[in-house]
Amino acid sequence: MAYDSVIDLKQLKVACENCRLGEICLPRGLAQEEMVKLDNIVSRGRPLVKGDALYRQGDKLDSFYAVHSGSLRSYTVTQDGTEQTLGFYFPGELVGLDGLENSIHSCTTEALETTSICELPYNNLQNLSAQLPSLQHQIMRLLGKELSGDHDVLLLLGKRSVEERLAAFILSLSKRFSERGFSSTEFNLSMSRHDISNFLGVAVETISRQFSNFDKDGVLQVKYRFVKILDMNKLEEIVIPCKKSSDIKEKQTGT
Amino acid sequence: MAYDSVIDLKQLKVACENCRLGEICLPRGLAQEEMVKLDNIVSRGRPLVKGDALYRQGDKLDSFYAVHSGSLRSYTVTQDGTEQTLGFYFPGELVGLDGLENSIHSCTTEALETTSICELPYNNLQNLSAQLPSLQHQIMRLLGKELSGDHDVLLLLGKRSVEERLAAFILSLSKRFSERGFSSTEFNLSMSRHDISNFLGVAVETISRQFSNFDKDGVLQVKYRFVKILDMNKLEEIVIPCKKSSDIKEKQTGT
DNA sequence: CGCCGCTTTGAAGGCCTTCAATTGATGTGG
DNA sequence: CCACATCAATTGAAGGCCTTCAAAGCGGCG
Repeated sequence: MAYDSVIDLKQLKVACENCRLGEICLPRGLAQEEMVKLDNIVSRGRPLVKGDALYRQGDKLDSFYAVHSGSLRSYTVTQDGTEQTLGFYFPGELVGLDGLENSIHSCTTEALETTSICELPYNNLQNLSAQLPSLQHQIMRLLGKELSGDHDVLLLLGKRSVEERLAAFILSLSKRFSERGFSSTEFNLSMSRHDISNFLGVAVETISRQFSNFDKDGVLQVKYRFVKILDMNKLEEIVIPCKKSSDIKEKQTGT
Repeated sequence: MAYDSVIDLKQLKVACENCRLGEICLPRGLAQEEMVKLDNIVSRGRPLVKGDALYRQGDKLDSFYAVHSGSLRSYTVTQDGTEQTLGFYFPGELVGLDGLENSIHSCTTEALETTSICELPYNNLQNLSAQLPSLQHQIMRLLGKELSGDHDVLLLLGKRSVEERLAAFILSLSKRFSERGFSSTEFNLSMSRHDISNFLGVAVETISRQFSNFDKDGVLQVKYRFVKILDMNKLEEIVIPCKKSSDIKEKQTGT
């Protein structure tokens, strides 16, 4: 799972240029010399183990974090103890952008499995990005990605059926695994049914039932955390109506 | 409604320092000389009238926009023609941050009433913010505000009742009007029931019914677009369970 | 002034939730 | 290495909240 050799020392210097995530992570599009400057402010601590919090709701915002390997879930807890899962994070994705408004994290982010993190101290990153326009652009791009991801979820939570929500969720995972060089059709879920149901705004039992329906309909095989997509087309058909009309790509055979 | 004299010329230079919105808008915390530099890149066009689009889904991202007066609604349209309202914008708020990922707007933003807009060309703003750390900080803060606003909506859409959703919505409006110097208890809604229901992920009829319930319970009076809050405490009690546990402020009398 | 669209209200139905119980996985100690 | 305890996931049944369909009331605008 780890992308390069295992690291569990205190705090280690990291070389972005040696990381195969470069192209989907922050350094994308940076020149060699710019990447060296970025490396100077990036460090990596001991990996988090399952359940460890990267930061907690109410913590001061000190750093952004890039996922190196593993995965995380971020969520907020409300006054009545209800959790709302806000998102899941995979290698190459930037975490900790919440709480930029008042420098206080508004959610907790926890490792779903053993997870390795690159830390980017916020102040250093700000200073550096003032010098490197392309870095500033990358930060804005990743902030935009976060925003647009939230909008996609709003779209789902607005008025979509459980079938559509779960199909969209599975396809999102599939796409992200694929972008990282893993299989787009077979993968293990690092999150529980509870996490999925909570994220998608439905009951756990409803998710379980929908998985069974997909299984029964031959769309996918699912056994606990293992998912195997059997009919990708059908899955994509299900989510078509939920897609933004501006996302029309190829596949337009008719008018 | 307009904050200073009426302006409907082609494209006019704007002086942020003369705008009473300064404190809630982008220039907050900027020194006099910095504000002058910001003024150089800000311009204001003819006001939008109700229904006019500031930009459309699929448009290239050229500028950020600050609301000067009036209000807007942003929404995406899906493949099956469904709309999802993503948010409402009031004076001092920054609009157009969507589509930062790929420089293409992922939603449409329309004026709900006659609305005056300050335009901030994206490239100029980027260049200027590289020179002015406090401006960069403001931009990040407003991006964070947008993100955190989306998270609040996710919280509502996740598992909250109609009563909680509508109460939270009304309180959000009340707070924003109050911050802008208007009454926190009496105001006119610039958006339709359809817009509200769509934003909150329920049917129009359900919103209408909930308004009637609030009216019947003496929480507020509502007549078409006019709302008068009668029992602010009750409204706040309703939303307490939906609030983030980290948002505990005063009002804690017990343990 | 009259039409059209927004809002309200009523009634029936559906999708999802909740409650309950079983089955299957995970992990620890004997 | 297996037994048992614990937790996660599945499945069934009943009920509820919200949706959908339908129609009437009310305002705004030409």
